[in-house]
Amino acid sequence: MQGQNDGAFIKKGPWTAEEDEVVMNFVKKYGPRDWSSIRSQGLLPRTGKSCRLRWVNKLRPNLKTGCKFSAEEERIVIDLQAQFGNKWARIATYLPGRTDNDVKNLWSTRQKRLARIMQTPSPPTSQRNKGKIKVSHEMAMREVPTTNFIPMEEESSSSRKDQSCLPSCLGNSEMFKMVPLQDLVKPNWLNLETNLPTLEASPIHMMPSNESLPNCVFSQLPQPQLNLPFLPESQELIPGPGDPDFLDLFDHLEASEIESNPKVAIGSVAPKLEGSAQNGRAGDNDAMIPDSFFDNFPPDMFDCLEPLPSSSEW
DNA sequence: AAACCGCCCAACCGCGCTCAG
DNA sequence: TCTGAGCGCGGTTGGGCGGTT
Repeated sequence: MQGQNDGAFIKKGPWTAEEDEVVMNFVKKYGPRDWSSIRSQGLLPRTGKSCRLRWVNKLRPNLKTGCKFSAEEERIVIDLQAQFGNKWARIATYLPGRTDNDVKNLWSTRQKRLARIMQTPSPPTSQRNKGKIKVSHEMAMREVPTTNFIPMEEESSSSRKDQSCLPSCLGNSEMFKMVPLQDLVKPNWLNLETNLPTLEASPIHMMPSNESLPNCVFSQLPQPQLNLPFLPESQELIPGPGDPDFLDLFDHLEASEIESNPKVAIGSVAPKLEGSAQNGRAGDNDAMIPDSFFDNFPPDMFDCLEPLPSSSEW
């Protein structure tokens, strides 16, 4: 809770309302900077680092504190994580009212969840309807389908503050163009695709072809397209098949995730993966998820989901 | 009712980057 | 050019809470 640093008392642990007040007043007066002077001025016995963290994670205006991540937000996190990697602060900039800590916590929770799902051997159906297995089922259901997001120009984020109360931060899709990853993947890229449920039923609008845009995009709302370029950094972390880091892309992609929605990371790498698929590697995915995997889910599990159009309809 | 378990989240820690002196 | 302070970021931890057994 507390410690010593250069003989000075440094408080640690939970923050009190009084301390929050001090930080708020400090920011009002000096702005969110020069955090270390909070301590040097004797305002609080906490490190500047701690004060900054408190401000960023709890005291900043327009934060969605106490508001759980919506499915859309979760989907955004999943997609952006696939694009950017564990760049939580960066991902958080796409989620109004969310902090990097929020995103990080969401992701780690999700990872644990997926890990547990994968570790848990499929029990007999009679056991699956109760207890922890029910939790696993519920968790599996929470695996949301993903799309590929093309971040808009940072300037557009200035309007995000006003969106913080939307049920989904995607309510205003000016922020993103969403790409159903089946559009990025050749129909036979992953044969599994045809077995999968999808929540994506929106009409697809193809972007004008653009060599610098590897993705087709569509927007959820019928609105003027803002054809902004794919941010270069959104791809810099995506190694190609020949890249030594290429396989790392799949480290975070548990089989269940692929199963519940193979669009997750595939979408980000699909354009570059095509080469390897054509080289006969695509079949490897079949080995990852046996057909019997679906036998272990309750038959009504996906009843609420719309069936995926057949590949001929794409 | 109590114990157990898992989830969520606030907060800390360490590392690396930036920049002023 | 070097150095140290300040800051930002990602990883990790621990406690509270709610649900289940």
